[in-house]
Amino acid sequence: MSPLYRAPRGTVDVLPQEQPYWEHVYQTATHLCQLYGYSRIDTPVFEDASLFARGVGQTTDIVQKEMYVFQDRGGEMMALRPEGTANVCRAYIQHGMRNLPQPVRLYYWGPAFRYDRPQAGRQRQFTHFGYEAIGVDDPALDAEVIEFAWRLYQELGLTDLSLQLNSIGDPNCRPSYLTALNAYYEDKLGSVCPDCRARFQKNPLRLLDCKVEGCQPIIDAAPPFIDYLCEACAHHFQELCSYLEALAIPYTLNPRLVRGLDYYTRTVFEIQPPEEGAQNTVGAGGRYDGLIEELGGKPTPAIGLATGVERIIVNLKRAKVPIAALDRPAVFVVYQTAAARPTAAKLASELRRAGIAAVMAVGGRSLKAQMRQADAAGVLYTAILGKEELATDTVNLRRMEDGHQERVASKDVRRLIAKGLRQTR
RNA sequence: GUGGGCGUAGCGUAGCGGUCAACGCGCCAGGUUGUGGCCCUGGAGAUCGAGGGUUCAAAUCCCUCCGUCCACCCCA
Repeated sequence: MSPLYRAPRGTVDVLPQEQPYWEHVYQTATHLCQLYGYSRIDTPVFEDASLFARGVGQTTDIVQKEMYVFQDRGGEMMALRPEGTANVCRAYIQHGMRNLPQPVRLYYWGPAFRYDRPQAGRQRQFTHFGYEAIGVDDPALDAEVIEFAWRLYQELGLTDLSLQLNSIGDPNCRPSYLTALNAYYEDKLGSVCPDCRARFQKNPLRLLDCKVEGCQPIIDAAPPFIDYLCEACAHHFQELCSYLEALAIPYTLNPRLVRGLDYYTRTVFEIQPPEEGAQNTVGAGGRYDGLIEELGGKPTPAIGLATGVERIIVNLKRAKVPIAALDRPAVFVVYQTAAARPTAAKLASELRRAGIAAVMAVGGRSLKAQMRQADAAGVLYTAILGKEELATDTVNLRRMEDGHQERVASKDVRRLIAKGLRQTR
């Protein structure tokens, strides 16, 4: 089948039958934001392209080959946001939020875009839920952000994830670590995969998360960043760990964990599903103490998390987490003859006005066909308006579950349905 | 950007050289005169992803393109 148009490559339509999953994630996330004191912020889906080049990092794959960049009609270079943190930081600076009590806790929910080959759990337009706590470098805040993430997945029903944690230092100590890593790899380049040889040149930290089997022993023996942290970073990390222990968050120290975005400093973490797969991250975050200054603000520490809603949903399905169905209409109004249609419309309208979800049969079909529609709609009640009901100002109210029905006075319909609904719920 | 699998009605599939195509689900209409879910009957719906080639003959073989899925890369 090849229709004239289809959703662009790497994009999807979220159909009605998928919506319960989205609703579940959205409700859970926003409720927790409220509990943790985060306020919503919505930023544009496109921004000055250079915001991301500077924010995410000029050398990252995201900026170099995955960003949707375009020139607008005024000649400005714009980009669809590939993630949300840079936008939030820009907004923080632009609106002078450093004058608010710190930290400023913000969350966002919306689409992000990366031009990439689609595959399982990876789309060109995808949905990010994320939150940022800006203005404080206390490790207690790191712990709060991580606890929030852990709690989020627990409440969503993803109870078999793992939390990976690492520290990648700051501008103070990273150079010495890179020197050590370089020295370690220099004489091993012959026994390492070609990709790793490229990483050695381009982005040495990435050497640590190579998946090629032959590289594993070499990575295992590589020096861990933790051993090279400067005193301030080491202290920060130790404190964070003791907070997490106090909070009973089961984290795994992972010296291989590095992140693909340039702005991270110190704390980095990732939440991974149990199964080995290509997309083994549902959510990730970390501290980015240099970003706001990089974007033109005053030096401001911050930490945040972003999670992919589509990936959450993939995992909810894989784990067969039960999801509540969305509410269906309570009442379907059917009629025997065309003469009854105005009365049917009026009844449906009155029911809705009383807060009872009601739809009326349309399309001029036979009563039998209307009943079939009522059944397909999954309603609790069908209100039948036959000739006799019309003549006597009554309604034949049928309970679909067991077929029990009785003729009731029109004025009583609302009350009876409301009562029936209360008993069902 | 690289590699592999797959593309037949809305969905899931069969057919793999010879009546331009089958089945299940779904959809629509009936099964006597006012009624759902089960069952029965009938119907609509496919230029077999697109283009080209081989052949007397192609959904079935070959090529190209497109789409899709999976993996690499990267990341949420």
